[in-house]
Amino acid sequence: MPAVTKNIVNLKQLAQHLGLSQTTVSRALNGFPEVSERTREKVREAAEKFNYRPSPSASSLATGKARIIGHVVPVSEHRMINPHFSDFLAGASDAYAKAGYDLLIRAATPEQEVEIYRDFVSRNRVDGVVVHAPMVEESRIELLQSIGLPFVVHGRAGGEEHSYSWLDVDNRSAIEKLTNYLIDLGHRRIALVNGLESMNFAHRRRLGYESALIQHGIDPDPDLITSQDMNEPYGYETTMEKLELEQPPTAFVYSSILSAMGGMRAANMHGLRPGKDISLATFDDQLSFLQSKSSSRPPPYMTNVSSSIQDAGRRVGEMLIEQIANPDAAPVCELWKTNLVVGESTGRLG
Amino acid sequence: MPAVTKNIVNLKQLAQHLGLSQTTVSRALNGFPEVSERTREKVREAAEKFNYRPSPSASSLATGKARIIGHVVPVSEHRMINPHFSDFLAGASDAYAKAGYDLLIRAATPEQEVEIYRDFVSRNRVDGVVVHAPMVEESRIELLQSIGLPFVVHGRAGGEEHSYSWLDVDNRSAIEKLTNYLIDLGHRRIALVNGLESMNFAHRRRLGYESALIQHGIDPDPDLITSQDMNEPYGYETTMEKLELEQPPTAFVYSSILSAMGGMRAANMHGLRPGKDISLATFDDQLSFLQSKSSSRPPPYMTNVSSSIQDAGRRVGEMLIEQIANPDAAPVCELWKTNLVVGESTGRLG
DNA sequence: TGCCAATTCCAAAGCGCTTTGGATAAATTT
DNA sequence: AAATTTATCCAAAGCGCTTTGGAATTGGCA
Repeated sequence: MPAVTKNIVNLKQLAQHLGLSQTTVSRALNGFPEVSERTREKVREAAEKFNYRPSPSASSLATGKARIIGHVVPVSEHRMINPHFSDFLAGASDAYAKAGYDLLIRAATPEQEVEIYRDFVSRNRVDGVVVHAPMVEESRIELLQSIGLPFVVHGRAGGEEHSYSWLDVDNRSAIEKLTNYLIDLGHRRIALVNGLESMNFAHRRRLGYESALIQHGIDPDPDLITSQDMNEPYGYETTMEKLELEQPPTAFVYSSILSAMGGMRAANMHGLRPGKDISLATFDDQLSFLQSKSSSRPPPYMTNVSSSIQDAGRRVGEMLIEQIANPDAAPVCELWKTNLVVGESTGRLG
Repeated sequence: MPAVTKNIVNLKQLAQHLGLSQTTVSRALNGFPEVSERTREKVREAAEKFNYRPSPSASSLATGKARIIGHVVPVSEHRMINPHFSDFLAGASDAYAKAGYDLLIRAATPEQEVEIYRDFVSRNRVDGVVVHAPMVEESRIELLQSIGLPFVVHGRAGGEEHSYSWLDVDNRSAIEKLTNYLIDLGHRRIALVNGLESMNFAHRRRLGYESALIQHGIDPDPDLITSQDMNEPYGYETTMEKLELEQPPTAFVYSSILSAMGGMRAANMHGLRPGKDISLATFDDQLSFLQSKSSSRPPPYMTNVSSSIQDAGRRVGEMLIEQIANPDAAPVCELWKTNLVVGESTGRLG
């Protein structure tokens, strides 16, 4: 049985109708210079009229370009499809749509990931990929470089930082600022509720935290540091636990607004008023579901350093598309700074 | 310039190497019966050895199947890429991956949506689509039926319910249960913090709410009902506002855990203890970032009716794949029930 | 008017796969 | 042993597009 084509009209038919060759029609539509404006206009009109659309698989086969960007996301225990991811996607997909690209997601276990990249590239299913959540020990970057699949990293790995494109938040200085601020308020026992420190961003955040403490002559207390998937219950449980220590911390730094919300809940549970009896501060990705759309926006209720992960997604998408268009350009690296925003959840130790 | 193929080996080369025709090799790999087991095994080995992978665009062109499922998501003011969506995707992409399908997302304004479906189908970029967030006045279903693109609706539209496949939660009875429970606790002034009622699910939830009230001889008070995008600040602001009414509600029903969290924050702000001074209950999609992974899971702190949106995504994905494999089968419709779980956030009016 | 270059167009050859319609060799039956 | 199946395999024709390498037409200039 021949393939069933659902489309109304293909290039051949359109060309036939116009009394032109397929070549000319194709060139007219793709903006090549060797076709006169008059015929180009005619072709455009006919294409419009017959609702002609080129077949992606056919043009992909002919050009070797898929006009698709791939995202491979782990489906392991440490799920990556979470609110951070969806906000990132919202930004990225917007950039893709503007450039005429589609976004493709494939779920995979970490072991499958290498295989998938090979699969992507060997038959050009996608023109490029976004590397999410780089680890401290990261192997994907080398792999992608060696197989020649364009990519942009959201975050950074260690090592050769200028051999590939990435966009990262200055995690270290962000958390350092937050910690310094708490120290300035008189706090000495400050807990860090961090993300998984096998991840590069969390590792850097810890360095920032420790650096602030050490600068002020405070010894980091391992009992006050935890490292896990960033979700609400983690923030709740950890905060509850730490508050029951013999010498409980007087301030908490959270690596994510999600766990910070859990921390809030724990503080309420203990009858502690944030900003008075206890101080809570967090890194904030400006997740959209927490953003007020009304103009009469309430003041930020939590002290934070923030950076829009949605904007990051958009920019990463743009960078990747530029790179695909211009493969020989030098890598682009962007390090985004954050600002400290003082809210109502922190106060002087007293 | 001819297309640059990055793959190591194509079908022709593989066949040449094996001393077989492309036909035989293709059939061997695709499990056709007219090839002997011995040669099939040989072909498999060689394919493995040379790391052969069929080109998706080529096979898509030849078969008319893309092995891709499309999701078109609005990028309007009322963004659809939110935590609910990402959890749904997590489930769906898992189902797709298991069946060898990829997931494609295209961001679009509502006006573009029709155009995109036509685009999808006319050149089979995708084999089917998931319809998200059906409205009360829904036009996509008829469109998709008329152009013959397989689809499954997450939710339902009104009208002909058995002419297409869908999976929905019994929104009406869910909210009815919740409201009834609050009434049984003695509450009479119960606020509904609903989603956008132009959406079908929110419309149904409102019906459930009103039905419970009316059954108990309570007149729904329009002042106690709001309808907006479900996010945290909405829950906060609405709850704050309602609490300042002359006759404030004694209980709140939220359409989403996100706004319920905002409600919690507002209650705390007012110094009201949930479960004592005020009752809060919510519909809960079991968003993964709120789920505790530890076994020592705390009791649910909010009274709720719940249904896993991730499971829904998985099931919708499965249904769609089945439908694509078997286009002439009857539509599949699933209505998922919810259970009332009593938590600590509700109490007898006292 | 004749010649050369620029303009405008086209036929045909892929891209890598699937599938049709046989052909050939092996096994079975008469 | 000849005739008929049956099991294997193959050449070639698409799928719908892009792109190469010319060919035909037009315009400018001497």
